[in-house]
Amino acid sequence: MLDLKFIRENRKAIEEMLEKRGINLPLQKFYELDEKRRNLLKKIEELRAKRNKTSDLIGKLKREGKDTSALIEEMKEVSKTIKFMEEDLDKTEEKLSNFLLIIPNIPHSSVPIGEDAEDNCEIRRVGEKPEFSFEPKPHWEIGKKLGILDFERATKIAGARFPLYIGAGAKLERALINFMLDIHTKEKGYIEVLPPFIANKESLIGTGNLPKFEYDLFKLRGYDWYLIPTAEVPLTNIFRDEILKEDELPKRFVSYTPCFRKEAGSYGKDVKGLIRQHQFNKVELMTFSLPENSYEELERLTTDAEEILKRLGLHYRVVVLCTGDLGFASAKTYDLEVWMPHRKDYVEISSCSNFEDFQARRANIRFKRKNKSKPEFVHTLNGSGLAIGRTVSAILENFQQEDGSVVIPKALRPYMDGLEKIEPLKT
RNA sequence: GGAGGAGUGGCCGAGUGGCUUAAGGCGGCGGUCUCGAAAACCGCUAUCCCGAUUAUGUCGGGAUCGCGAGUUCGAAUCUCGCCUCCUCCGCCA
Repeated sequence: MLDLKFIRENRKAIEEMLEKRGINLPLQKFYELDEKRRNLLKKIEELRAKRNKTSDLIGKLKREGKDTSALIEEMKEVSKTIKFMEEDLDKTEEKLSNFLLIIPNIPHSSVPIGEDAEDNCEIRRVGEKPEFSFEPKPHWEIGKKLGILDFERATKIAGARFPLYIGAGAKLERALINFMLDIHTKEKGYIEVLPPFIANKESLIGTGNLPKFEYDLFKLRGYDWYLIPTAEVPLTNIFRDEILKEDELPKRFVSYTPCFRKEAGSYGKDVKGLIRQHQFNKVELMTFSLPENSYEELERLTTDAEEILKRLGLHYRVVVLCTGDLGFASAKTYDLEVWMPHRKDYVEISSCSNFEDFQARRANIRFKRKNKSKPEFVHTLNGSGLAIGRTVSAILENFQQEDGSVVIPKALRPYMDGLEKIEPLKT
């Protein structure tokens, strides 16, 4: 959410931002609502001031035993008028805040202007593409041959787009979770959090998932509860409606959670394998930062996520999203894209974003500087560190051998009881 | 799921319709005193919105006593609904 005053006073900047993002909003309506609200508020507050004064007077006169019936009659009318106007104000404010909630964040000046993913800019490539003396297979075929992935039976249990890991596959998933959590907590100083996997409406409004993206969320029938689409939701809302102290910042958290997404509108896309699932595991990094340090923090968070790929020996590249591809709440986003040999392309495995004060304003997360009276909004950042299912796919495809086995990356072996290779099932 | 109790400022805690500008205390900040500190004393002490103001503040007004509605000229106080916490019973990993 942007600052109402900022929108009011910087109409041009808002129009330019929407243009860059390729979004059309009836802004004129917004400015009309804003003006209506202020006019109504002014009148109502004048009447309330009058009522407050007169009610005090009535109290005094009554104590003196004087007649107050004329004043009471007058105030009855005033109260009726106030109530009537308040109804109008409530409606206006609701419309205004609904509008405010669908205005996207302003991209940082360093974000390239572009229409879609085609215009994203590559920042760097790390590692080498693996070379194969044979045609590399897709990870779902490898997983099936190894007996560690069973999508058919997952369909029986739940439906399409659900994972079922068995044996070494389940262990690999768990090993990756522990491997990532250990690096981030022991080496990078993040505090581990295990949050609820269900969040309420307020929390999802705080991060920007609601009201605009409800279609991608699983809602619990009969409750105002949603399955979390990412740990970003519970983590960001830890400090909702709180005022932190300056010296508490930055606060860095890491969290393993499953993530639940409807993936509505992606029918026919990535239908096979682990890439796009209704349920997947993720280790998420999250930082609450001082505003002046948040871009430094974004670089840090991104390199902390990259560290995992480096240690696993996976080739990847870092891209900065252009204005047209940038998420609704984000001011700047780096995607980490891992090399997938079967697809012969890079696939997003992490998305690291600085939301500046956009989420903090929605979720009302502030901090107070020493010797300063006014609280300010914190900056929030998060990034996957990493998406586990996609990491499994990348490992299976990048480290597959001609005989159908898959070599476990060295760094991961301590988490796999020393296992060096997953061998295909004997048939 | 059933029965009862509670929710007031950073914290504790008083307040059962107007005399509350939310008492009092603790903590915190500033000051007096001191070589310095402690003690004592004095002052300050939240957040949001609207308006004014050559302005990171000040002034005026409005709102906020868990949240939301209602009664009333007037609500922290009365009524209803919801949320959270505590105690007990039942069920349960």
